[in-house]
Amino acid sequence: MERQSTKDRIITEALKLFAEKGYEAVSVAQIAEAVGIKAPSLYKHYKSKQNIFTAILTEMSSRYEKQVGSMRMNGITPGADMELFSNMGEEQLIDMGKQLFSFFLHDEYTSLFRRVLTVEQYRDKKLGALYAKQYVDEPLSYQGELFALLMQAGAFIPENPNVMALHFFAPMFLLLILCECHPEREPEAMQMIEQHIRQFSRLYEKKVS
Amino acid sequence: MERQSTKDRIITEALKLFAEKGYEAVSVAQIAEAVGIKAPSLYKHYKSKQNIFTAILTEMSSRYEKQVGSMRMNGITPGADMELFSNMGEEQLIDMGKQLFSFFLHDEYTSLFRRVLTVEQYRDKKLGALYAKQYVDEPLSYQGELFALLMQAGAFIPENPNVMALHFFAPMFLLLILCECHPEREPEAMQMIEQHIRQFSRLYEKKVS
DNA sequence: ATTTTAAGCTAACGGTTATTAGCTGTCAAG
DNA sequence: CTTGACAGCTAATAACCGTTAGCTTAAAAT
Repeated sequence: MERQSTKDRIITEALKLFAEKGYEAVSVAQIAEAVGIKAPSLYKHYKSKQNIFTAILTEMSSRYEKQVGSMRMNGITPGADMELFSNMGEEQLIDMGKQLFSFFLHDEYTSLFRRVLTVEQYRDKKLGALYAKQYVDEPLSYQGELFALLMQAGAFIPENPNVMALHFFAPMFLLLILCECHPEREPEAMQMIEQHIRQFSRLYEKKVS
Repeated sequence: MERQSTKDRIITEALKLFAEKGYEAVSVAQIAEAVGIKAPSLYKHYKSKQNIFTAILTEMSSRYEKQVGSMRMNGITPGADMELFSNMGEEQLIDMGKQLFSFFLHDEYTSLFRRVLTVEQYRDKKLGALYAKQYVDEPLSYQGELFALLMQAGAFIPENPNVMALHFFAPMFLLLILCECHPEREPEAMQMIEQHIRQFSRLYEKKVS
């Protein structure tokens, strides 16, 4: 009556280990020990070490797609709920930013998987492409669309919404990378994010004329 | 009459290999082959694999310090050359940004070493601290001081100069990380940087009243 | 001219790696 | 009650790892 099947626990523990040491530096014996079995028993569930890694990859990718899907669901559906956005104030933007940051930093699987991608991106072209897609291209294009709508609704001054997304997202990206490796600096980063969004908001707000 | 001594070639080739595969994934035999000698001969120059790595570390750190030193030299020395900054226009800012980006991306040692730090930062606290210092804290504080001076000189609207530095630097940081793994996207990134700085400049410029 | 030092080599070592073979117990299906 | 699949184990394998020992050769120092 375990919470998780052995097969699932293997990828959970392997993910943790890969995230902090990198694929090559983790032995199957270490994974097995973390799971609580002996190394050869792993091969009853996965036929190789590489196979464990690809299992992690597909699992995490499907989680990501699912999450993005649910975001798009109550996200941008142009025409509906427009007024919900148009009165998005500074405080709401700060809340959104902080929550996004906190989620990316503390959600166990998201965080671990990003570390794996960070560490392995140069060894495998597929991983590099995945990193770019998940942590650069898709956030930027999503937020770009969002800001375009808000701009159209008159909430911000007319500027390039994609550059605006870059201005909004990049500082959070940088602070995320910082905190990933230096968790003790999270409060400082959180404060920086608040200041960032406040200033961002002032810069892009429509002046009363 | 070789350009580089064997001892130097070892760290050059080792750096390249570490940058693309990570420390653990590279064997001393691979390093030796890249240099053109046999594995045991490496030990005439360095007493262990770890020793090669630390040699890379100290070499690259000293290069970095030297470079920062020369930047500070003709950089911020408050009181001197103030008028040189105060008439820094948009085009100059774009040029500076592009050159900085291009240097970080194409300078062989800088680029390779950042990849090594990216990949190894989680395994070694020292490397993590070095990464944070070199690629986050110091650029931000340097540019923060710079913008503070420019602001004081009346070139920009009064805002928090450190947040301003974050707004200027973070987008370039993000695009750098992107291009590091996807060199084919450099033109796109370069164009994005130009748009970024132009918009940044518009946002922070002092309006004529 | 002789000695010493440096830098390469081959051979070999002990340790670790991922993986396989084959055995044992458990538990559900027939 | 038997059978068979499953999931664990120990033992063993071949390959590779970083590293050492010891030899050779060439250049530098004495």
